[in-house]
Amino acid sequence: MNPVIKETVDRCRKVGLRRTKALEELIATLLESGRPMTLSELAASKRLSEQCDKATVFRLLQRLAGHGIVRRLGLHERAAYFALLIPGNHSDYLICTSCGSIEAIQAPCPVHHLEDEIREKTGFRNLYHELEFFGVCPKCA
Amino acid sequence: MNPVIKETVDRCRKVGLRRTKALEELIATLLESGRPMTLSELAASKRLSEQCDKATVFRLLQRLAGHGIVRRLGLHERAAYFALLIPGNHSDYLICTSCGSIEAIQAPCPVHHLEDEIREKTGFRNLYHELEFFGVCPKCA
DNA sequence: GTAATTGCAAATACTTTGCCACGTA
DNA sequence: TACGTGGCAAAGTATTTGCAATTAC
Repeated sequence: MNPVIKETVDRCRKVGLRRTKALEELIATLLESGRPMTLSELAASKRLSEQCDKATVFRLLQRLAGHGIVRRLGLHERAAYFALLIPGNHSDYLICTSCGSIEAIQAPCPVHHLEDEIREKTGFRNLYHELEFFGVCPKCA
Repeated sequence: MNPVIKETVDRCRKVGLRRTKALEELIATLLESGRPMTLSELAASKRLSEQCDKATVFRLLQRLAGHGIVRRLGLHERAAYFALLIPGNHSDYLICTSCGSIEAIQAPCPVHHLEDEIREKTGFRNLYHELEFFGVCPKCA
């Protein structure tokens, strides 16, 4: 099994979640997709549709988000997106406003410095950021 | 009347929209608030609640977004947010995850360079970005 | 006069919860 | 055994649309 899946499940165990089949499949699905997914996408995915109800996926995502293991993103669609948070890993996204494709950007994120500045100047705690680029991809143009 | 309102209404006229009372009030409301607002907030605002139906506000926002005069933002809430786009003006936002306050950041945005790079490397058209910082504000901490 | 715009109400879409059965620790 | 989890179905909230009446141009 993918070691990142194992690590992530272990993190779940540490915060008190139980190791269930649905939990493992959810994490594996999010990790394999490599991009944020909606609740509906997740619930309809091969691994999860045979495994459990949409409400279960919803509650799992909710718990995981509460423990900082996934993050909920608003990517302009009506539905919320969820992405796995992997320690030491930060992704920004490039989204096509025409076909809706979502791609993670690996380029070094230029925002950290401003983030530190904001932390100092405003006194905000637990600061993090979300950065998305929107445009029309070559295929759609 | 605020000259920015006038300019914005003029832009609307240029793209073929009719000058209605609701249009002016919507633009004035968004401008005065200085921050993105949800459809519900807008429809319930003083100027608009007496002026028109929520569906009208919705359709106005939709048209304005289609013409690049407002932008729809996903700020983690269940409801979508809408912000006025003023040429030559770009805002990023600082959002408290506890009380939900939203504040525009005026600091020079460090992302433009990366944006240019992405434009060149990927061939995306009409590229723009959205940057938000989330954290817990001093009041809530 | 004509086409865009509006109000009202109804239909959708996505999310969230209640309740009881079930499985993990 | 005990309490977190899961399924199913119902409720909640936000968005979107149909259609006839109205209004800007």
